Amino acid sequence: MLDPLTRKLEQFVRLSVADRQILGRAASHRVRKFAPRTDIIREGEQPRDVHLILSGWACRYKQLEDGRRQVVALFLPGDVCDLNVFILKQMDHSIGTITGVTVADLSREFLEHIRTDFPRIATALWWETLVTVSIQREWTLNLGQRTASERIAHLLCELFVRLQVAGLAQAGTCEFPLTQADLADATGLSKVHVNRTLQELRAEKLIILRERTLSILDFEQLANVGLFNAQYLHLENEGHQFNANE
Amino acid sequence: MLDPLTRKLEQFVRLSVADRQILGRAASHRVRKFAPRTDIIREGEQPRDVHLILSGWACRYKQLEDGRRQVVALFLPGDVCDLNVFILKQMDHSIGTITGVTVADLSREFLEHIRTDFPRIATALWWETLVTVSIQREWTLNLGQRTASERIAHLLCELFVRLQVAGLAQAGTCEFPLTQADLADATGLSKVHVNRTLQELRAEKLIILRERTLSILDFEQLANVGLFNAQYLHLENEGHQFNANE
DNA sequence: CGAGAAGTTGAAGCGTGTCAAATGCAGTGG
DNA sequence: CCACTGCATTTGACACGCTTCAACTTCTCG
Repeated sequence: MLDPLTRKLEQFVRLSVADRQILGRAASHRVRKFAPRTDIIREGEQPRDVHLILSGWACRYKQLEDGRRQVVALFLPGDVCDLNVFILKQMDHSIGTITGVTVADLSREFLEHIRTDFPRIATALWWETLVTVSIQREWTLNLGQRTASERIAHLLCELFVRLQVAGLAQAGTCEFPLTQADLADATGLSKVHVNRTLQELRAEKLIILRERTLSILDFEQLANVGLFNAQYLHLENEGHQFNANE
Repeated sequence: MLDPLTRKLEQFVRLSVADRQILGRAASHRVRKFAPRTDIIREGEQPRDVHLILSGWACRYKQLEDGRRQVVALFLPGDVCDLNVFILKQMDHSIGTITGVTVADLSREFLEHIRTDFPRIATALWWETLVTVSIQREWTLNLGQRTASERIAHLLCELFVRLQVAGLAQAGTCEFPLTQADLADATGLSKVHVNRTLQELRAEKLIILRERTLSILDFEQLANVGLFNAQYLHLENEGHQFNANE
């Protein structure tokens, strides 16, 4: 049973046995647990470690003074939070949990060790941050141009694909702990309108969503509705020239 | 007269004479010119070099199949386009010019040279990509939560500050080559509504914008309208621990 | 001087937000 | 086991910010 980070990085490049071992060690060394709906780190604080999500869902969010809140990214198991840690003085956003979350803290020294002795992993981590940025751009497009139903359909498609890659979806079904309020904060819509839009998608027999479980009944059709094209997730083994030969 | 990249990086860390020299050389080595409203690279193409904007304005944009277009980032002189170049196989967006633009192409080898022999510059470039990502997050917030006048006020504040840092603004005034259509694509609004919103800002005596020139009459007030807080631009010499001692 | 691009204006419609209340659901303690 | 509590979801009515369409004006530049 692969840990989700290893699984994800292998979308980019084939790792060696030694690579997998060190990743496994990273994921079991300094582990912390967070309750649902708590902050891992807050805007303005100084970041210390890089956070690797081992289990649970979390999000990056920003808030305006008057309370309006935007979720700017969602973190799933296998996602890495902040490779920026060692350069920036202040967090310009917060990271909070959605569910209970277990996190592995990766120290600066550990990452330095990776960089010098495990260049294949270093490259793969670099890829993962580039994908994160690409997702951020796609979200910008999502908020700027798509209608409500397109936005939600798109987000559901993205999350489903990412969960598949992490090994957390089977046969069109996955856990889905986001509330409608979370979806509203992530899509820039009101709670009420998210509710109505979900009802539309259900009425069109595209999804079933209840009891924190999402089933996608017709992925292709949902992707059409959301104008979803997975290319921006860069999952096609784009790093194969760095493959380990094992 | 400093080139805009050096000027920008010095917001983060004090560079040495040798640092400045090599940056100056990078900015004069392989230089290309692009006409206004042309593409530097298109979605789907394979990226080759890193692009450093020497003069002019450009943008990153994404398009949906039906033609809807979102500008997801604006590039000003001193901005670096794609440090991702060497890892990703395909561009997931396009880069196009707004004005005429001169670009310096930085080769993979040159950047490798920087990384090994000029670690201070390498760190500063790393910082600049982190700021770029931070801006992307702020744009996500902008599109998701702010109203039309807030969005436009915020964008104007951001661009003005970035131009100041690049040495391209004096006394509350700067060149501003964006058309209202460009502003619409960047803010996710319609052209017509951008027009009316600009009229509001003018009526409130916050800006003058005509003949491709922007004057900000009351920056503080404009920042209030746009809920603008420059912290996300990370301009406070956050890398001073890496300063050259000269 | 002419032509196309950019900016401006008005009127009408619609997608989404807001407000308020009701319903459903899960966990807690008596 | 049930009443109680609080959160998540659902529903309806209404308001409004923004879009759309279409025409007109003003700039820009060859």
